[in-house]
Amino acid sequence: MGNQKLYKGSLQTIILKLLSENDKMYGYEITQKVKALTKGELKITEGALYPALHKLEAEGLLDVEVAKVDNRLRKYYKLTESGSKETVNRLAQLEEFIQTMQHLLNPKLT
Amino acid sequence: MGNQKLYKGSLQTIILKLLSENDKMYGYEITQKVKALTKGELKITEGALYPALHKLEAEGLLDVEVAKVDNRLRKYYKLTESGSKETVNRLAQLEEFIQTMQHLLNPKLT
DNA sequence: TAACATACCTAAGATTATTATGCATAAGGT
DNA sequence: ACCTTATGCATAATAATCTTAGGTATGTTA
Repeated sequence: MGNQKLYKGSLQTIILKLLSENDKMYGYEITQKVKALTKGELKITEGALYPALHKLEAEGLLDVEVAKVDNRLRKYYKLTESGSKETVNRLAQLEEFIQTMQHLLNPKLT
Repeated sequence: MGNQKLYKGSLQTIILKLLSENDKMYGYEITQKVKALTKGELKITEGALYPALHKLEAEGLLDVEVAKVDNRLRKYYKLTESGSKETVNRLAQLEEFIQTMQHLLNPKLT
């Protein structure tokens, strides 16, 4: 923790990446998945997540499908075709960014 | 290059890192150094840089020293003692963040 | 003399997150 | 019965951080 602010800008990419691996997911599931995958390092807040999902949907990168499970509402999101393409771009950019940062932190390597 | 928005939140750490290696630097020099080190990948805008420097100074992490070179003003910044300590923390957080992101992107490795 | 490089700065706007709420159902403990 | 925790959605006010677009000024180069 303490590095929470560093991931500013990468939330959308994280969402897209997860959806590229899981076909469909709902919001709450995404928060839990990220927490599990990062062993609690990264906690996505709902105030960030839901607006992000809505934005991705508005941009046509995600489709929504509402379901009712155990009498509780769930909104399943999945990648659209253009969402899949964009995911490739975003992931490439993120990898490139990480490379760039490592280059800055450790100029010797690389 | 498209990933410009990803580095949101890491500018201060980049500045601190550079100053930990160069004793003292001035603003313009920092922008050029980052551009060179990242081969043009990362371009720090002045609108982001100067406020960041002022903030780090206000937090007591940097000291300023004004100089005149070729009849032009230069403000040299250097790490204070607490700045050096904080640099260690920030760098550790950034490395941890990068690790976390790579873990998300590539769960197999690690 | 015009353009570009050097060198500083700030203000308006955009983006993206945190924090604090709110609503609602289910499950588990006391 | 009651309270807390978990599940599941959402938004609004605030904060942090950046981009864009300006401004000032000197030195160098075509």
